[in-house]
Amino acid sequence: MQPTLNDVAREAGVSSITVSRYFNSPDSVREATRLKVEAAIEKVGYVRNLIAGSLASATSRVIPVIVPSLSNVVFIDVIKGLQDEFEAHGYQMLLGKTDYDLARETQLIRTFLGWSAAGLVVTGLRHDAATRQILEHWNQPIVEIMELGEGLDLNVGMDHVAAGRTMTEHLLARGYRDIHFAGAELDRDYRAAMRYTGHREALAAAGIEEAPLLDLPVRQQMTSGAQALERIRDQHLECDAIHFANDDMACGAILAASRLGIRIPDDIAIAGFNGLPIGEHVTPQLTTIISPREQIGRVAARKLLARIQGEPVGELSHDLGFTLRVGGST
Amino acid sequence: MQPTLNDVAREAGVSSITVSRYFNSPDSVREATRLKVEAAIEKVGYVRNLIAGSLASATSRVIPVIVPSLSNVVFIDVIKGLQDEFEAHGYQMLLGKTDYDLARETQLIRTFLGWSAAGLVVTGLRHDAATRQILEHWNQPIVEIMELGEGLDLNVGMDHVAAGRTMTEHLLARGYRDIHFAGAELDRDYRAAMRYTGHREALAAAGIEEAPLLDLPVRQQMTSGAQALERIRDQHLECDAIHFANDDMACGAILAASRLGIRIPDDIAIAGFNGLPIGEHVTPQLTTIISPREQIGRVAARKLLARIQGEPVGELSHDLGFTLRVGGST
DNA sequence: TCCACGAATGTTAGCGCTATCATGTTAGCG
DNA sequence: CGCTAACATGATAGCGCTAACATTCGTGGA
Repeated sequence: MQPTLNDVAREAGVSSITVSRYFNSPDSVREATRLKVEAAIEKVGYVRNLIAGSLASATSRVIPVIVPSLSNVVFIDVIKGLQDEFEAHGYQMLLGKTDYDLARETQLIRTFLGWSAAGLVVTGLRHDAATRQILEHWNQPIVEIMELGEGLDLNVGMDHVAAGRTMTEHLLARGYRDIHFAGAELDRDYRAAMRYTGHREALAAAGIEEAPLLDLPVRQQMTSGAQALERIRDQHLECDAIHFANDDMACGAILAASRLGIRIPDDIAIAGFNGLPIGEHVTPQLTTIISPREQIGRVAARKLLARIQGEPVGELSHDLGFTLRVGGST
Repeated sequence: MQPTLNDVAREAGVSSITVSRYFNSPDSVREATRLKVEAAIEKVGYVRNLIAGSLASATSRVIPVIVPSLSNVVFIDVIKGLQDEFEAHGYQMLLGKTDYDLARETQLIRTFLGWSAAGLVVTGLRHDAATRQILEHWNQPIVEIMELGEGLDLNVGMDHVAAGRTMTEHLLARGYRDIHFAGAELDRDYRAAMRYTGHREALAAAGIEEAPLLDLPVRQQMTSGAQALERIRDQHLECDAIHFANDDMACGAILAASRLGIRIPDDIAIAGFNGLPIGEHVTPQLTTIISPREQIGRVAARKLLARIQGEPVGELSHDLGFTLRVGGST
């Protein structure tokens, strides 16, 4: 079958452990030996058996990443950031998706830990009891990403309540008073619900007690943004601004507005969240909050790798902040 | 440390191989034994060590997926399709990214095969000699995705030359005669270059020998679409249609047109490729070719799993076709 | 020249599981 | 009631590698 370390060792006239050292601590083999080993590897066409190595050393260079969905750009960007860093450091990413199901998350984690993973990246701070129990007994580094708070180990993200608050404060400062919040499936997307909480806080601070909410049960985001705009225009003539849970919906609304002859921001102002490229290309440009998606991935990966390599990681919880980008839509 | 099969076996009063059988061929253990084993697993908090199992059996339920980029929605959709199918069948996806570098591809494949992977998904039919050599000697199933042709093993995709031809035939049928093709980084994105080939073929068939090409070196796709539109309008007043390499660029152009007061399709027609949701939300709606991205992932996964499980896979090469969607932009 | 010491290499055992073959156990039949 | 076949379980060895310790080698100073 496949050649093994022993085949290489025989070919090179050394012992198998020397070949192993060639791979794992190259500095500890002499130049002359290194060359013999390299020639032997080339000759027999050796490919390392990472499985055997991982079993013997009880560690692997695999890092599972668990996200709720792959349909949401947000997670894609985070994955990109993670992937870049992991790949650059010779770690491999094992990708799992929960579909927002905490039981599925437990199951995935259980399977992944069976790979003697070097660490774990998991989305969010909310887990069920079983997950929590497994992870508390697991003594490898863990990063929980996206939001901030008391976590299992490391934590990298941003403050969604503050983001919602910031946007609504901006809308209030612009003079809008009857502001609706529109999202889709907020029960699943609880980080969007956190932004709604911030939205409510800002309104309350301005003496406005009502915080009308439209929560659509639709997946396709741009379409649901268009729907939300129409719905609110029909049923709430007094509404002067819509604070959308994300840019997809907000851009869907802006594009629908131009079809429907609704003037933005004169008839109604539109705000989003995420800072996707499309927001800069619609007319008027979308006012949004730029979330540090890819950076969350990068920083999470770096902190995890630092922890794995026994280096200092700094603060356990890392707030990457956000930026308000004001466009013509508000 | 972690409890092992032996710990479970001792607790259940059976031998370790019986516990192994409980996991790997549950039908071969008696009901009463099964219950004892389940109780023991629960009691000691056993988590399977997949690494040890894979070493002993020389197979693993890991499937590496190699794509050139994670910045392109196309690959994200394909990954989604793959992930869904793999996860549903208990296989785990190991994600690698080449950045369009064939040498990097070789390196990734070498590493991944070290995981005793059950199969492999790789993007495209173009590989360097080293990759080809490794894969030809590897006797596990492989699927090459996205385009069609003579492959290493299985192959799932669509005909990009035909797609380019189809779109240009449509444009010609609509009466456009001075059609420019605009893409970005076509040297890397050689599938887009294949569509340009189809475009040229269609023009030639209509007796048009010139096929003006604008190949921008820009990454951000919507922006480069806007740039391309401006560039072509300024330098080629006679141009009456732009065939874009993808929907991002095409939509960037449509959105820019509305800012610049360019009427579409009266001043210039715009066509795209991919069938992204945004194309249906811009005004006018984008004429595009819907590529079966997620389906490529699904079918590729199913064929690979069938092959792994020794079931018939049908045709080695599977053409998933494409659909022309005519919008108001042409 | 010899010794001492650090660097380089080797020997041994075992990581936790499954393949293989061997053994025990049950049910069915004459 | 004994025999057999089918089923269920067990004993053993080994997957390919690395950790831990043991040994050898090379070099510089007395």
